[in-house]
Amino acid sequence: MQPWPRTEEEARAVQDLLRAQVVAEPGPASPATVAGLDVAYSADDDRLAAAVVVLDAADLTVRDTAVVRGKPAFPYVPGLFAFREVPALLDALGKLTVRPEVLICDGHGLAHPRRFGLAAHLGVLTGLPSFGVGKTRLVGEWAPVGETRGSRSALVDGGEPVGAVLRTQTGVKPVFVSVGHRIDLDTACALTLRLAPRYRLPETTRAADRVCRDLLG
DNA sequence: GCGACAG
DNA sequence: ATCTTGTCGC
Repeated sequence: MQPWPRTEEEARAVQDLLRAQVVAEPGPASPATVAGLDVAYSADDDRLAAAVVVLDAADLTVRDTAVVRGKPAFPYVPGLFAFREVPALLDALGKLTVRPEVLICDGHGLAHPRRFGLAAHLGVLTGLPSFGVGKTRLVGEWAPVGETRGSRSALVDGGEPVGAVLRTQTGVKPVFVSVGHRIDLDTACALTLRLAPRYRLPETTRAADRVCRDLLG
């Protein structure tokens, strides 16, 4: 992605162009490796650190870690969030020696105004299966989610299902799971639950968050 | 015009 | 995202 958009209009045009490349398919139900991606920012919002941590999906042990420092590539604008972190995340992905089979992003995939959030964006650019696990909603409505771990409710926007509101821990606020590229929602939710045996967020996200956070502080 | 608004 | 103390609970 050489000509990085410089205006919101250009960014939206890029999304409208790339979203046509999203592939909907079953996806790996039992991947051997899964990657968590996250970015941390300095207080002044001038610098950032992006991290990718690859875990063994069987025992959640760390197989590889890559982290890079850089600057935000775009201002934060809801709906255009990916343009801010994608360059740094691609740099980090390029430093990996272990190829992850699935990318798990901190944000949304198709649960986006134009159905092309960060997870979908990274999936298309890398060609890897990807999905997003967000902490808060960007778009959509949903019916109350059951209180027990594993309960889920359809996330619907504009009359169409765009993701799931999934309870990863009983009695804890649910997360927002949405498909990005080359994977289906049920598989994404199953993987998310498998990766979150104890905490609200999947270990992939927690591991990446911790790594980029201390490379900054 | 008034909210909502991934990280 | 980040700025920030204490506090309630297991």
